[in-house]
Amino acid sequence: MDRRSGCPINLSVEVLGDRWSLVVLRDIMFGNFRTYGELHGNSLEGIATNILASRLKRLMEEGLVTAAADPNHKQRTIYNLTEMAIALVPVMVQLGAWGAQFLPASPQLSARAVALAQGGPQMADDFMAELRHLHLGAPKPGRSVLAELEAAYQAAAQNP
Amino acid sequence: MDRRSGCPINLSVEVLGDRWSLVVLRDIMFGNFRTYGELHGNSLEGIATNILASRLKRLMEEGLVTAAADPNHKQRTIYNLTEMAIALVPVMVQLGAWGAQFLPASPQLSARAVALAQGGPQMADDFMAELRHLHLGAPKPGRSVLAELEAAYQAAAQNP
DNA sequence: ACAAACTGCTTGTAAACTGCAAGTGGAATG
DNA sequence: CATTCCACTTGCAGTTTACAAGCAGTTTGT
Repeated sequence: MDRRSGCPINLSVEVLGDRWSLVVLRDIMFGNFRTYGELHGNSLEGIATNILASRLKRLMEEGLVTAAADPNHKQRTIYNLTEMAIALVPVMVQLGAWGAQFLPASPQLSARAVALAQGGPQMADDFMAELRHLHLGAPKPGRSVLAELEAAYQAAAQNP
Repeated sequence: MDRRSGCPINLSVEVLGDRWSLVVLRDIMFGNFRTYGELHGNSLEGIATNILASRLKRLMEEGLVTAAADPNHKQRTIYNLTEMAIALVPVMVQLGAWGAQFLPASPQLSARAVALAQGGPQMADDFMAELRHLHLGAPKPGRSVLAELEAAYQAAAQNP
């Protein structure tokens, strides 16, 4: 695990800079997909099974994701985000806002990104608190940003 | 140029998600390296010549960079950032802050990232205005964030 | 005028990564 | 007790990356 340089941006690129890592994290974060099957079955981009497996393994090695056993289903593994991954929320917000503004993003799929960008730092903080509840067992916060984002997406899907 | 999906985060990953694109943009942005030779000669990570050439070509195709002739040197090409690339400053700020916090970044090289994160949105805006001056011919702003970042780096290099 | 160095690449080759289809072995379901 | 579910693994072809070397036009030094 020797790195090319100690520059923070380079290190971030070394961890996240490939065609799938951020997409998988996005699905866990915003889609709340927590198992291999959910991630594969709901993948908008059609991730291949071997890529998903290798990416989950690498994300665990890098400390972004942990695996937990499902008490109701011995075969199923539940993937949880770590604090390190939850701290990527601001990166996701900026990346989503940039893509929505400069790339040919679909209006419906942009609704979440736009809502999150307009919500400002407060909304990002509240979302991180919600993720800490869902993934790290922290107390349930009053606000559900996930529900708000889903509502924004549904509203955009209604009005074309 | 058919995309995997219309999700803004996915589109951003398709454009920026590889091992070098963001690193090259970082060097143009924060190092103010403007030619092939400067980018190759000052590369902290030792980018290979063919990779640099192919990345610059791709960044031009994606609309992040434009090439201009150097009036003093017929052979030399000066690369300029577009507004689309300058709009990546907030992404860079968040990515740098994340890397500095969670990855084994060198304190000296983190100084710029930390200073930029602490400067908040105002500092990012001022930096974008400076980049518009350097790359797009906009009027020169009063504040030089580039100089402030260099000072922060020098200060960190002095006090180990 | 002419050689040396500079500038921005291209080419060759090997290794690594990606994408697709198929298969595997155990667990739950009916 | 056969079928489906689940989380992968394997094989293989194609693409991308890494490293080293080379190359043609430009500028610099004497």
